[in-house]
Amino acid sequence: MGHPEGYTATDILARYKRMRGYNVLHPMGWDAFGLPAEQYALQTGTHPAETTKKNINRFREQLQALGFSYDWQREVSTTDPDYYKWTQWIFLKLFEKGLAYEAEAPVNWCPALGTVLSNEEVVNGRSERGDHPVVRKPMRQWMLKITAYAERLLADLELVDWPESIKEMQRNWIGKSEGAEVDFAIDGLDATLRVYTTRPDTLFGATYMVVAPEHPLLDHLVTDDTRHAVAAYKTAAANKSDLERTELAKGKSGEFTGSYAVNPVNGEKIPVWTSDYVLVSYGTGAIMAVPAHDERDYEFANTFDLPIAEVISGGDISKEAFTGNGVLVNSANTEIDLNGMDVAESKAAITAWLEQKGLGAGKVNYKLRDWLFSRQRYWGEPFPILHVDGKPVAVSADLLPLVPPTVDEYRPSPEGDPPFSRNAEWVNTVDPVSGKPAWRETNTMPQWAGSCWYYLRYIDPQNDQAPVDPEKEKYWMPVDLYVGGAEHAVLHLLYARFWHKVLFDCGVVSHPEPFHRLVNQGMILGEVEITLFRDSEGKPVSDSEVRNRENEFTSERIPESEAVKKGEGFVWKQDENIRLRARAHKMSKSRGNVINPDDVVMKYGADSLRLYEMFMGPLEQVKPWSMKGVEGVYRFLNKVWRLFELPISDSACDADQARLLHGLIKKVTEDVEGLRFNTSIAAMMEFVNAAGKWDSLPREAAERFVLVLSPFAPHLGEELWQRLGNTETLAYVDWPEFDEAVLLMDEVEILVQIKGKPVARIMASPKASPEELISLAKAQPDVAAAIAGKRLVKEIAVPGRLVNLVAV
RNA sequence: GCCCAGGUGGUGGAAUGGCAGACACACGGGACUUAAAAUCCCGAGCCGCAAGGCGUGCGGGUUCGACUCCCGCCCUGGGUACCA
Repeated sequence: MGHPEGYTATDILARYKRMRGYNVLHPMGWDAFGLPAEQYALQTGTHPAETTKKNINRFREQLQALGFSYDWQREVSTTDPDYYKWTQWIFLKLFEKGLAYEAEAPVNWCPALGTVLSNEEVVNGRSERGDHPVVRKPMRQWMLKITAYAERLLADLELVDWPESIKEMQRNWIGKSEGAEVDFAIDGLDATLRVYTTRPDTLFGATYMVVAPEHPLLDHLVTDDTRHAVAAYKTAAANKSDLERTELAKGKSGEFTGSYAVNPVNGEKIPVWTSDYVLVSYGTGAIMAVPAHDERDYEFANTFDLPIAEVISGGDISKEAFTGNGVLVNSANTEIDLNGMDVAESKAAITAWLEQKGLGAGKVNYKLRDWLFSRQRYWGEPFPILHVDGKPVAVSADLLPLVPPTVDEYRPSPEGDPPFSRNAEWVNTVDPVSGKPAWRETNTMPQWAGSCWYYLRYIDPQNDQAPVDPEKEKYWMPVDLYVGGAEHAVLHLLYARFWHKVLFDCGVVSHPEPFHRLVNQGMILGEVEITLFRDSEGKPVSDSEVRNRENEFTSERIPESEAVKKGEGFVWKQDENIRLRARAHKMSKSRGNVINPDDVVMKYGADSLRLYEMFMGPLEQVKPWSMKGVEGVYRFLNKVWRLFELPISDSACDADQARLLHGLIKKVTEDVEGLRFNTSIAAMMEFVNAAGKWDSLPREAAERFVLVLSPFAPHLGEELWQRLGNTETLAYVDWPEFDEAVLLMDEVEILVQIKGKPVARIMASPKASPEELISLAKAQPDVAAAIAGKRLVKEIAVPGRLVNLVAV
């Protein structure tokens, strides 16, 4: 169980909104397909459904112990056949619309483990678990055509109230770029090489071409002289992992194909190379290289001694590629002259010319790739697909759900086929429509599938006629507030938006975007650790010496008492020349800094955990855990309890008490609306500190305080509510109102500054006009003395706040 | 490299452009106690005996007034990575 920070935040808001009379849909569900249960099944032979059920029960208990007010009647699990029936139904919609297709795609196959691994499970070409070699093996996969929705996924970000950072990450992921495709003829071959470029303006500066090692034309480009070397290069590139092709590749590699392309603007013959710095999956898989104005091409040209031709002035191409804006040079033929134009002008001019000549056209590209949507695993949704005569055919929707077959083992077959293939009786069947022999799809859907639409099912979890009733959907959607971790910023949120848009096009949902407001809770780190480093001889060394070479040193965690603050950081008490490292780290089992919420609940109670998680700081921020901080809020709750040991009086609040009470209600109301839970807790603490000094507690103050506290600490809230003589839960009692009039003071302190420096304080009505304040201020003896004999250049007064006299 | 977020006491953090450090933790002092725990009271940004000075990563700017707005940098964290 992770930290219940987001759950607590939404629970507080849900409880608050309920008290304000809203219908609140606050559900919980389980995204329970996937690895943990499958791993356990592999090891023990236990059916994953059994493990899943157990895990869900344990998790539900943990959540219930924290007092979250979920509507458990709406609980869903992605692994429940009544749920995944509709996941499969949505897949059929995608299939019908041509958005789901089969393709050969390379996957990470680990022969030793007999399974396919995700990219995250592969480290340096070896399996994270067991350190076995991993190879890239093409396999038949299901793909979803998310690229067809790229433009809408980009444009509709304007419709939602999300943090700008998340929107920006999605924009980058979609990666729209505008440029042109240009056709180059190949000298001596009846073939053209099409390239994509965002810089058609630099066409006159193209001095060579590069095709990706996987480019289909490559085999036609090689000559007898180059065939051998190019084949070797292709093999080497194919065996490189993604990581090796990018991060680890310091320099450029490549091979000359033996062919030449003809630059359509000047008829120049330029060599065609192949290199893995060009990706087959982006654009056309081929580029025109303009080393003078592209950093990658520049590096490649220098490595292989290829010519560099300047076509934009403004840089020094003998030193580096110039990628900025400038004036075009050396860019004219008999029909078109770009010289003298800037980059933007020349782009438009050359693109128009290419289009007119039929040599190319403007083109928009996206980095976004189609979504690899199948896994070779057991514990996932079966695809409702039959293969008949070599073609995929949809299983009729009224035969859903299609449940996973029983198998003797939960691992792939010895041939490497997915686990479902172990049950031949299930796989081999007959197409009920044509009566022809058919075999069932044996891949399963990835874990994303079920989590792409769960928010819709919460609205109508029992419906067996549709994923969601249209009327109910209209009433509840879109989701008003989604609190989640930033780790979902791109993939989950993009996939869910994609499915939602498909459902929108099918008329299943009424709004183009699923989640109106999104807030990312910040991660909670472990406690701050202070680390002392020592070199190989055991001599202590400063943190700054260690930077980026951690593995050459040993580190030890030392207690806070051995550290002293000096300058920016901490130094070691025993030798103040040794700088220490003070940092909080991500909670992880291997680091041993995991704080288990269960333990905190056991020791301090659920309300303390809830309150502390909210008191730590702003919801969105990354925050380090502190057990001392938990004790602090625990003390506060005890103080609240003791406050209610005061006699409860039936007399009304006096003016000061009322002002305090209404101030609290105002502060908490506004802060909860703005999700500023930390400052609302601080306000409650101030109230309790002040009220603790009273002789008795007026009933109206006692009751309203409990109501305001209750969304944060529901257990204590209900208990105190009962002790005040109430017999019903406070969950649906009206949230207390505040009265601005009560907050008004007859007189407030006004600061008087002279040239911005505080000089005196005067008392005045908060409504006093600037003129009144200024004359009052000038009459104050200290002020009068300070400005005596000086000329007042400017007089500023802010009612209720301050007076600033600028005297020279 | 690029994109995003952030840098305020010993610590977590608070401050519609208007007295920086609310609230809490840790710390020091005191009360209660045989003692401890719990609780309560008091103190405290830094330098300085004091007067006073200096303080929101650094350098500029706008303003009567800047943690807050603008420009340029530095550092930390997260994401991404040869996308032509």
